[in-house]
Amino acid sequence: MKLSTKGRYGLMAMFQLALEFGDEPISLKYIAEKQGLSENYLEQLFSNLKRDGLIQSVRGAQGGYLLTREPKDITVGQVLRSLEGHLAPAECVQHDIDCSKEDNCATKLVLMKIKDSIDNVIDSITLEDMVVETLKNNSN
Amino acid sequence: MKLSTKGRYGLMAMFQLALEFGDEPISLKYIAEKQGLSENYLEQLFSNLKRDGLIQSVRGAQGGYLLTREPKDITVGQVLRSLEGHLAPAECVQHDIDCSKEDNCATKLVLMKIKDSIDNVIDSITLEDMVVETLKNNSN
DNA sequence: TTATACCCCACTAATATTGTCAACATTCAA
DNA sequence: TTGAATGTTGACAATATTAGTGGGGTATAA
Repeated sequence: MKLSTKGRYGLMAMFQLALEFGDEPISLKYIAEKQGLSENYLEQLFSNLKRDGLIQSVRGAQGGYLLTREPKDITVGQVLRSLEGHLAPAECVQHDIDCSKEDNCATKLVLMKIKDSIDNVIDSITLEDMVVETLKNNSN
Repeated sequence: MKLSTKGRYGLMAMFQLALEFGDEPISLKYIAEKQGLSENYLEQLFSNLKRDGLIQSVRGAQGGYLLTREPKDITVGQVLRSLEGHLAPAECVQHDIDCSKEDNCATKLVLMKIKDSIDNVIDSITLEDMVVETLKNNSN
């Protein structure tokens, strides 16, 4: 029941983009160094994020990545789903595939409740929330 | 972010034990057939559940497994944790290990909220709840 | 023109998952 | 007493996933 590093690293990187949100594109190299992650690995993650319209890229020297909208308009859920796919605890919950038990499967009901609960949390937190929280902690 | 089959199969098996809760031990073979699972694999899971005091075994002919207490006193959380370990979405949340960022890690705060939310759900559902829900659905 | 950066795809080592299998111990019932 | 039913334990293996690495491109600013 772990989040893979895709989700975790990707979220850390997106947080960094939110922290330095502005007009200047930010390079992968910078993010990788700042967060202590592999640049090559981040590339793959950013490819997903771009495909899903959460970031845009600027090629060439002085290029990099930018959020496509303000941090307050990007949720943690959007980021994690882009990187991990749906955060369902099992296939049958994700695609509504029948586990040959259909509605009678008591376990499925439990798993759906878990999924709903996770969705609820990640869809209610934005990148801006993360930034605000961090700034608040640092000022202590 | 998937639950492994350990958690899923184990919960299905525990549900079966709850459904037929009584004085008679229930054999693995029966449970495996009833739920369509591998008997040998279930053995490993039951070893965990027994270690954590959720079930007891009766050896020999006519033997099998029994819940150690009533279904209403066993939560889904107890079952899943016995099989999967803590359901934290990342190591740093689970053991409070520092990710070298300590308190400043905005991502960790998010992950902790996810964990709390999951814990909240699974600790609030008992095996009895699962049974009741199932009987209700079947009577429709 | 050159350095910087994104882009894309192939590949791999390590790890976790999902079991299988075999030998053994205990108990019940005939 | 014996055999069948059942739990116990530990080793093993196939497969999938994770977590990267590496290299050869292309675009662009300076």
